Amino acid sequence: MHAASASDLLIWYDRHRRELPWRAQAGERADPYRVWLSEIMLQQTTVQAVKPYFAAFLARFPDVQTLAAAPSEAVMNAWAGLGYYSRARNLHACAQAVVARHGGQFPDTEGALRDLPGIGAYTAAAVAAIAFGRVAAAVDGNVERVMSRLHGLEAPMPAGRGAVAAHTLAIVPADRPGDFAQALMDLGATICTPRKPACALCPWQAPCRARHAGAQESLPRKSPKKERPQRHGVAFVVLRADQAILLRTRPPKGLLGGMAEVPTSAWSAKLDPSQIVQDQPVTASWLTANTPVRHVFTHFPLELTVLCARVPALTEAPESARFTTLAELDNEPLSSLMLKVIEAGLATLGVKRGESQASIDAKEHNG
DNA sequence: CATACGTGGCA
DNA sequence: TTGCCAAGTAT
Repeated sequence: MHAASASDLLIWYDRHRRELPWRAQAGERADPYRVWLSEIMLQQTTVQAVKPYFAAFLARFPDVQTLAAAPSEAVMNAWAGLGYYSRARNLHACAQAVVARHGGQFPDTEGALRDLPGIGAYTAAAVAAIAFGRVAAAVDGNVERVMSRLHGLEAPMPAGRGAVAAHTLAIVPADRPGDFAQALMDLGATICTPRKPACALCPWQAPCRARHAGAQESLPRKSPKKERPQRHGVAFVVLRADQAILLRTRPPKGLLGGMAEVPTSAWSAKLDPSQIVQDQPVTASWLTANTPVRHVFTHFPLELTVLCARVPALTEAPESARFTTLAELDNEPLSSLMLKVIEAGLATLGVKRGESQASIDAKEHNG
């Protein structure tokens, strides 16, 4: 058994590397803006989910100056549906910092990158290596898994991350640090997978400690997860006669920070019926949607009872809320949760999104 | 060091 | 259906 070498991995990578929209062609230097944008989007997010967002985001904000100058609502709108919205807020702040502090050029060292908003240890190393050819250990979930198995590391994550970083940094090749980082991630994503790893195809099968012990599926060890208590709430879908629905904007920080939502009650362990009347944004005759909206956040599942009502054309929005027409809804930064709620509410009211009141009237007339 | 922070796909 | 998981960061 020989030691794992970067060259064995790079030979495999040169033959099997994935083609991804944010990746440079073999042998070419990647654009730092694209590398950075993709790395932020890929945090805790699958390649498949990122692809369409990356393309749309790049078309809308082609460079760091454009992004820095954009209004925050536009950035949140472009991020809507991707999740972890503090990433979008920090992305915007980071673009502005790159323009203000670095003349519109991303800094080319791990340390300077680490000082920017939304860039932590992993992303700083990844951008430094991939975009600037710096020797750095970009330790993400893939690398934790690959290196834990390769060296038979038993320390549970994330406590064992330091040891993983040390093992990784020790074999980063000075001539191809960016390719090495991407090779490690490709290996973790396609061969050294969480379940049923394809060890027979692995360039590091010979030196792999876990494989020799038959323990590849039990590494890396992970700390036990916390329980996620169910929460309940009520959401109010208010449709005005001019086809506008009542929205408000959540506070900038915290859950779904800066995103638009329909008014809701507080989300608590038990649903208190007396809160419903108290929390209603306008006085109205409420219709309850047939089925509640269920949504699972990282740290709790949520069940929202959807109450809907039609209100007259001259109804004014209450303090800190606004009416937005259905035609303009695409411009709002609506989370996936709120899209579900709005769809359920409109369906209960007999309205399909994109369908005008005139066409509904015509349908009723014909039916 | 532990916890908050989204979403969709898959077994 | 339920639980796990995916290129982490901020506090």
